[in-house]
Amino acid sequence: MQIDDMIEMINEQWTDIYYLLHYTNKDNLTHQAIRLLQYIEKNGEATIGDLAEHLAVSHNTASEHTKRLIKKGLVSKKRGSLDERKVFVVLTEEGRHILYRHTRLDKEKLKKVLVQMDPCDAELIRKAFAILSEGAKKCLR
Amino acid sequence: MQIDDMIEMINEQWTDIYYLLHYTNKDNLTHQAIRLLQYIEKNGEATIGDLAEHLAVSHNTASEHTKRLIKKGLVSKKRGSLDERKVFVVLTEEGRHILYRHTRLDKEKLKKVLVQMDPCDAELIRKAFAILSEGAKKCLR
DNA sequence: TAAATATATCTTAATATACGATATAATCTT
DNA sequence: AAGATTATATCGTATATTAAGATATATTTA
Repeated sequence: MQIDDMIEMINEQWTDIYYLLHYTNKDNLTHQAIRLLQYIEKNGEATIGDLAEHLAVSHNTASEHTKRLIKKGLVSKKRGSLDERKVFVVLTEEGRHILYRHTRLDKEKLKKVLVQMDPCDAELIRKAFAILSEGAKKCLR
Repeated sequence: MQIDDMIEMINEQWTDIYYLLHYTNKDNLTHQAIRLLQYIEKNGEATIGDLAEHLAVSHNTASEHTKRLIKKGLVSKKRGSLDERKVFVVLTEEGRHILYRHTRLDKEKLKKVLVQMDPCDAELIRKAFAILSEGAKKCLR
């Protein structure tokens, strides 16, 4: 199989999997909120400047987004100890929970699929995800 | 490994993979537009009523969304032959292309990852995606 | 001490999203 | 054939989201 054909198939399957297995009753969370929360999750914490840069918006906008998420209880902030000008934005547990509902596969759905398959297939999937995410991190991070 | 732990790991890896490998310079496409285009892609075509139901909005809203996407050239419509009241909305090639940029992994990034890994690892990934998407279809469709 | 940095707030404007009211055309029911 | 139902389209209205310039405050650096 040609690599490009394989990539095309993987991509189609990727979207099929998400389409079928994602959470469907989600709290309303805006697109930029999701992006912001996810950046924080993947990086552990973020300054307003980080967020502005990552979202490709002005610092004012990033600050406003953050303010709204703080109000909703999805993030909190702590002032930097080395440089008190800096504010580090971190996820609350509620924020993490809400983020997962917007970005992850539905646990119950995924479980249903995995328990109904041959255990060595499930193991293959486990391994494949580990390899692919590791590969992605090595190559692109 | 406990199934729930495995699911947690898969989910974390799932989001890591997407975070690292998705297209990053995307044309501006609204959240509802993406959802609408994707519904059409996964189903081949859709009526306004289908779209309204899937998006959980009124038919007026679905019709307006569709109108805007038609204007952008991302979808087109054809009147049903059995029932001419019905309009079937289908993706244009441009629509498909734009949708893929918002929902799929970046081909070049994915390729970079796959060619740098052991070929049997790549084969494992190919197989795993096929199995998982097939499993999802069987269980949840 | 002045300049630079980091963030916060306010104001303004554009865009996204939604739905009720209304209208038209097609199909179904009586 | 007429009336009712179905499917969609358009218009008007409203709210939420998004964005950035102007301005302000606090902290750090030169």
